[in-house]
Amino acid sequence: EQEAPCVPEPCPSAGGSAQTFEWMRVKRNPPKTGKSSELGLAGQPNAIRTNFSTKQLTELEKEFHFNKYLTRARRVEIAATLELNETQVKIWFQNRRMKQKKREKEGLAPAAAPGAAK
Amino acid sequence: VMILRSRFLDARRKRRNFSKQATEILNEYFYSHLSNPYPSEEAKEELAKKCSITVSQVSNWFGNKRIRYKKNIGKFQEEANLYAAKTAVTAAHAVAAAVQNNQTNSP
DNA sequence: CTCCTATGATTGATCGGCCC
DNA sequence: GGGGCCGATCAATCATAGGA
Repeated sequence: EQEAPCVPEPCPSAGGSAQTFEWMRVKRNPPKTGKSSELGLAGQPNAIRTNFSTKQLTELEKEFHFNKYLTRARRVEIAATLELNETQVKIWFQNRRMKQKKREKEGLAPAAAPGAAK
Repeated sequence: VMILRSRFLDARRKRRNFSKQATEILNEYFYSHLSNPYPSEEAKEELAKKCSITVSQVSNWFGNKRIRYKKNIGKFQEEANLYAAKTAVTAAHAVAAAVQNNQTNSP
């Protein structure tokens, strides 16, 4: 358990305290999910996290219960109905599947339930 | 706006802080791996066991810790030094033991 | 009891890999 | 050459716990 290629650039700092490692500089690109107002030109992406409405989430959840995976056609249909991008719908399903998997794994071995009976 | 907090009734509502020692263990790992604080799945399982929490909680903890740490490195300086010193002692012991071992065999 | 900060969890979206 | 999926992670936010 020992990596080696790390620290491509330790950074200055003479003091002797924490340096700035690469992971601290990681910056994620802003969401390309521009939508409602596709600005004029210069493609200024919205760069904001979309807040799904309760209605949208309800529909997505309902669809998920029906099918864990989407077909292209279904995706287009849902995206249109809920006024979302196909990408957003696709991503939602991916995240939903991961969530499901996580739940299954966790809810399947809480074994140690201190003070179970109370 | 009224498109409200549809998320109400989340599990977040019944959050419990981790025990003092669990946090201690997590911080020790974090600061002793500050150059790359990304525990492997196995490491997470081990930490989870030692802290009596789930692997997901360990993941959440590291995720939050990394983001918050880099967001304001200065704020964690003290904490960083504290744990750095602590692990330094452990490392020193390990080195001392290694030296002892090597003295009797030099390739 | 009232702020205000620390902290665990959730989640839309990104990143790198892999497969087809 | 691209699209979808997976696994991990990010980043912003939520809601609460805890301290002054």
